[in-house]
Amino acid sequence: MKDGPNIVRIAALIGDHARTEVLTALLGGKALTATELAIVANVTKQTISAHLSKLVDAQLIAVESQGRHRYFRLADDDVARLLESLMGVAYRTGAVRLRSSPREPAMRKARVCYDHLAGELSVQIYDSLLKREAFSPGSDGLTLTASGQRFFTRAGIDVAAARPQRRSFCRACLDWSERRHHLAGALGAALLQRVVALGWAKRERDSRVVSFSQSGEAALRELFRLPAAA
Amino acid sequence: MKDGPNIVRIAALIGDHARTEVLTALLGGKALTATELAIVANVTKQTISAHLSKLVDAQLIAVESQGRHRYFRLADDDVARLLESLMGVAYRTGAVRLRSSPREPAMRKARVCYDHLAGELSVQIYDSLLKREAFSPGSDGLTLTASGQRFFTRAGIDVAAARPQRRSFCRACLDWSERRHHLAGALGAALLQRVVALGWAKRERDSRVVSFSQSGEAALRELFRLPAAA
DNA sequence: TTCATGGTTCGCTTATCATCGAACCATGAA
DNA sequence: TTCATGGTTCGATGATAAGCGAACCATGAA
Repeated sequence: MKDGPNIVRIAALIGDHARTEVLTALLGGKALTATELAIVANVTKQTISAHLSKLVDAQLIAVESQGRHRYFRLADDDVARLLESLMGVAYRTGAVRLRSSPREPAMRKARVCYDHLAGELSVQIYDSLLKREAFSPGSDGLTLTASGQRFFTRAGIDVAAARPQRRSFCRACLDWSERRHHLAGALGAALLQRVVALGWAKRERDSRVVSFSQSGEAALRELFRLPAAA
Repeated sequence: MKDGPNIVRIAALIGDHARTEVLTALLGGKALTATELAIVANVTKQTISAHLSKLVDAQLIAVESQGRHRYFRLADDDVARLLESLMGVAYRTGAVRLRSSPREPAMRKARVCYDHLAGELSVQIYDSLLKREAFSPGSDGLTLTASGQRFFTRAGIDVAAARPQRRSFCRACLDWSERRHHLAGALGAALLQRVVALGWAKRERDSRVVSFSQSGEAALRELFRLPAAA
């Protein structure tokens, strides 16, 4: 019966409060130091140190030393997608713990998923791009069509610069709160960067929430031809 | 920091040897009884009973009582996809435990993933369908194009019968051994059923392996215009 | 050098939980 | 009824591992 990759180890690592705090914090996309993560997870330095080395061993996260600091980040977007997958299942089975969180509505509207946008707005954006026929399905996720390419270029996103990365260029990521897809991959990351660079939105400190300014949201809705905000 | 769905519980459940044996066994698609699962997981009846009730509570699996038997199956294909996601990450990080398994090559070539095909052949099939432009991306996975519909109908698959289900009709599922997509959803399930009904392949007992007969594989390759077997 | 700060290692305690033996309940067959 | 079989409940045991205090190493600043 012992076929297939050994899931148990990976799942057991995620199945711990402190380590999950670490992983979800890193899902914000920023690299964080060990002490920052200790605070997030609400444990001592010793404890977080042990957790972090386990996560690194399992290649769920990666380290980079800079001076006397060690910066931790998620290993790659596969891990990010796995975490969102888990959230999807957990959400559906009612295991939500943000019920009483004041941040909940903001989280559902727009949040960072590793390096791209997630939440209600991002799903609408994805739908709009589909309507434009910006993508066609490819063997490794999505392929950008010529008209899609024109659209992104017109929106000020350097498609060519995003493309030649080793990671996948453009793919769909399942949104746990919306249970629908949104844009991920290098192109999704470029879009988020552009939105922030234009000042349309900014990332909330110490959280995955992305908050749009009123005019920024209006501009975004205009660009993607979304209905005006509720 | 406590935002988002509570992953920990779900992951902790999967992060146990016995329970993972259960889940991967059920990934074969068949519903199994408690005693069968006890054998698979190599524990006693009491132990499996405790595990199963936890999995049911968390809605990872579902039960159906029939006489004095209780049949367990995966709750839905979201759970199946989550498990394959986990395998993907586990596989990439080198935690494979089938290295010495005699079944490994067969597993990689064709296996059942919940209710549809996975493995090398399935990925080639998916690519072939893309080349035919059988799909266009939709907000909830993939949409079957008119030409795609014709193709499936010609292949003897009742597209209309598969469509009106609550579950998603047609979507891509990431293959852990190939790191590429294959066809899932109701349409993927219908394809597997058809292949088995035609006698092209049969499911190995007590395993996820799907073994094609020589003529069956040839017919499949013909249908999808795949290169002849190596 | 000296000091402060970021992280790690070691040893110990504690709590959780997987496991099983034994007894029990439920269903179906004789 | 009686018996066999499928599953559950209960209590006890044992192993794993999360957590912390204390001491330690490493880096950078004064």
